Amino acid sequence: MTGKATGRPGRPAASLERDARDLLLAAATDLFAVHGVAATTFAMIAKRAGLTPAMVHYYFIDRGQLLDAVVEERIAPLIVSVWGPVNASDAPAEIIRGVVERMLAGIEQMLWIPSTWMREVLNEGGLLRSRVFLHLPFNKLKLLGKSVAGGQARKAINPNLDPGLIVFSTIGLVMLHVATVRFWAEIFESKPPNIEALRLHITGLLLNGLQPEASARSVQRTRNK
Amino acid sequence: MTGKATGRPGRPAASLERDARDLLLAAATDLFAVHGVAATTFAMIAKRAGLTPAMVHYYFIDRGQLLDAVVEERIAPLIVSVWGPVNASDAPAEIIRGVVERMLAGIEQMLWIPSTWMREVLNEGGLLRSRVFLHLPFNKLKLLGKSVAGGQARKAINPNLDPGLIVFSTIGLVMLHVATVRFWAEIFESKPPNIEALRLHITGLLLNGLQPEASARSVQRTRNK
Amino acid sequence: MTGKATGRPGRPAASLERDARDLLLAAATDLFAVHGVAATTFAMIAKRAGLTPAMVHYYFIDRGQLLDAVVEERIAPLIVSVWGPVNASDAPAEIIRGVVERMLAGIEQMLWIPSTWMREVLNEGGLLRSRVFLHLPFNKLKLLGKSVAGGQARKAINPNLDPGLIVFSTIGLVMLHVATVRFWAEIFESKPPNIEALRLHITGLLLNGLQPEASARSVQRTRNK
Amino acid sequence: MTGKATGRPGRPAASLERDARDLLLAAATDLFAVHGVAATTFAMIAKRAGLTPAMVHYYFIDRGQLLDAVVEERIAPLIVSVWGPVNASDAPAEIIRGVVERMLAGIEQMLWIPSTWMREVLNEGGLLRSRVFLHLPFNKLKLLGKSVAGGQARKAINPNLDPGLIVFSTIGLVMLHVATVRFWAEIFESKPPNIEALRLHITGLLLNGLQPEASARSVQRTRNK
DNA sequence: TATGAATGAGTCTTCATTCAT
DNA sequence: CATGAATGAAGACTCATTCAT
Repeated sequence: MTGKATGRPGRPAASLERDARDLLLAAATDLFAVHGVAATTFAMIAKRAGLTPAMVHYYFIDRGQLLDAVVEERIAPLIVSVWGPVNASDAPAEIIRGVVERMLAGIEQMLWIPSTWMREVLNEGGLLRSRVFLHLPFNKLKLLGKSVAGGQARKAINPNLDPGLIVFSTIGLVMLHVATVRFWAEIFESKPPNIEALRLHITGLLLNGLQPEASARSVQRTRNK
Repeated sequence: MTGKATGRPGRPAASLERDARDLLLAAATDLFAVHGVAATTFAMIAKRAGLTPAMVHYYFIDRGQLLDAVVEERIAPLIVSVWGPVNASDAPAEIIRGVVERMLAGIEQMLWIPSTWMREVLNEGGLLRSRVFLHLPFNKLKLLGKSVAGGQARKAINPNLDPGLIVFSTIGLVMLHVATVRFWAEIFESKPPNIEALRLHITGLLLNGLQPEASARSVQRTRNK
Repeated sequence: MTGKATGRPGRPAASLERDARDLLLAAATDLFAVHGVAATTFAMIAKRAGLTPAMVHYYFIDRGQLLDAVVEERIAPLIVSVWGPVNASDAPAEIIRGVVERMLAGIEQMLWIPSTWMREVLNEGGLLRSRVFLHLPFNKLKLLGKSVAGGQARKAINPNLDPGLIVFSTIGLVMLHVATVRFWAEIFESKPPNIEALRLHITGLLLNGLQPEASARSVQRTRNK
Repeated sequence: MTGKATGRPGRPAASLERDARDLLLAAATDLFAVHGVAATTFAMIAKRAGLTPAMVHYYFIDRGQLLDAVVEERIAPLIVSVWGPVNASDAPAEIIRGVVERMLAGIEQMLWIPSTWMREVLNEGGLLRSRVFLHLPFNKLKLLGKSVAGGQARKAINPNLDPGLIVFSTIGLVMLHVATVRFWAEIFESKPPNIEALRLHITGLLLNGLQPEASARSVQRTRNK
């Protein structure tokens, strides 16, 4: 009832403690997004959190366990929230719409995720790759592939698409666009699109590409938030 | 005649020297792709090239100038080759098809590029970002945006798309998929799609999304290589 | 009446407290024997005792006072028990036999002592040296020297021996052999000699060296324990 | 002919280099003797050698390899010089006299050895133990044991002695007495015995113990140096 | 009585960089 | 042209110690 929340075993959830630990975790993830994991030092994390480098060690022991905490306490829950609602009977377009929408909703709270995902998960040698791998819901990911393949068999879906790659295209486009909105603004010298605009663009692209027809109907859907 | 004259002043372009320099540059880019720029030390580069760390210094003076060389001698030429052929009068689909095709052709020779692009160019704090920025052909990039906007105005193109974002979607999808083919194989436990399959998938997605019709025609095009 | 009154002022000798304190002291001495004083951290001591590092502080304040406690409560009593019974009128052989026997009896209860003695008392820079020095019964030690010198004057004792060094030879041989019995077993791949065998060997060596005669009689003596 | 001596593989024996490396090695061994291996920091070694801590790393990479160098370049050669001349046909007394004499001769040049031997070789948990173990000439060590056992069978040697322990007694007494001569001086407030006096004492003790007879003859032998 | 939080000083180690050769 | 030697600055991590509770 007191809301023990995260439940790190072995440590009481005293409120003072949570503050410092969460502060450090937030500082770490923010810095990971900007500089990458390898280039983020304990000193940088501590400084940003207004604490000492030794505190980072105190709460996370070493870099490996800090990364474990980031993945388990921040990234894994997002993955669950995004892929949990996907069902075997869902149509491909439905899955894609849902995944994109939930990813954007989750990422909106953790803007450091897209950079980090691209840098440390997708890349070979990414320092979170193997850790995130353990939390990937392979069955759900394959569900999307199977769903697309089924559509292709019924001639209802673009046969040029590779069903397996669709998962990467979907997740990747979201991460990519969120990570680069500010870059976008630099290039086009205007203010970046908001989350809703991104959602329309990404979903529009995945469902219809450049094609003008039907697409409007299939994507324009009121968000029932 | 094209004059690859990067012009390091004061250094003769003796063939022996080029060998060592190229060796080092290749070692550096390979390592950047795996570990990222920040985590790649001079010692690692030297070791991979079979030379000494001091040699890296000898040829590139410092890390900044090494990165300059990577961008100017490797990345910038690719950008030119990809965007050079794009004309103001080209249709959006044509631009996209061409860009994707030329990117894949170029990247095939430099497989280290996608990782590095995602890590060090797209991300805030990416160590090549500002350097690559200087070589981006903004006019050409905007051409695609304008072309898409024009199509939308004629109701010939999906109105949900953001014309500015299309550039990022296009480049990004190529980089993303090339960078993650091996990851793909891990997840789906099969051998990764080849370049041509990637081209079909990416172009198919950008031009038609999931839509089955017309797409086949518009994408299936014999590569006149 | 024996008054083990080490007298830590201000602290009641409650039984619960003693338990924790003794536990910590035992953990410390065991670790000192294996790793040496310098390499034994408070954390190691606490862990071995099943307590927290802060407890070590609580009971001993700092490393110096921990070492004081080890010497005063563990080593000094042993010294007293070993050298107390030595009298000015005793013959050299008698002194040696008694010292060896009592040392072995005492050490048998505190197997950590020989290692620690060799490491931290005999060596320059040993962290217990100056503390133990304060508890050495110099008069008694010199008694043995004088006794030997007397024997030499009467041509009753090997003139090559240095009367002063005999003390070191005696104590040292005991510490040395107890400390290395396990090493012995490693080298000769058999089970190590027991305490009684050590006693015979050490006493035999000190009293007769390799010489076969008389030695048997002089050493073989029933232990009247 | 130029005397390449130590022959560290992979490094040329330039004279400047030897100086720094040897300086560091000497500083390290001296400090090991006083503070023990665990308590000797790179900073201490560097300071004593008048160099920087990074230089220690430069020449020895890490602590482990520094210890390897100490054992292989300093301790192992001593072991060879001490035990090399021992033959299967030698009488026990002859072996002991030779070993003691050669040990003292070798140690005289490297006064840091006895402390370090007692601390880091004989003690369980000693940081050189396993490294030195690899260089122990087990056959030669056993030769002494066998030789003593043979003498005992012929009733020519004190039956109370354990043939295996004799090796430890011999090596140990030398190390012990050299390591503690200064302690001796503190206690007896006189100047410590010289090497020759130590030789006489140790050999005398091992061969005859306290016994006055025959011993004189057997030990008094002119050193044919 | 007991302990978790917190930290400054210090450890080993790495690295980019300089320099003499 | 090439490199081994050398180093200052910084990295992760450890630890004894303090303190509030």
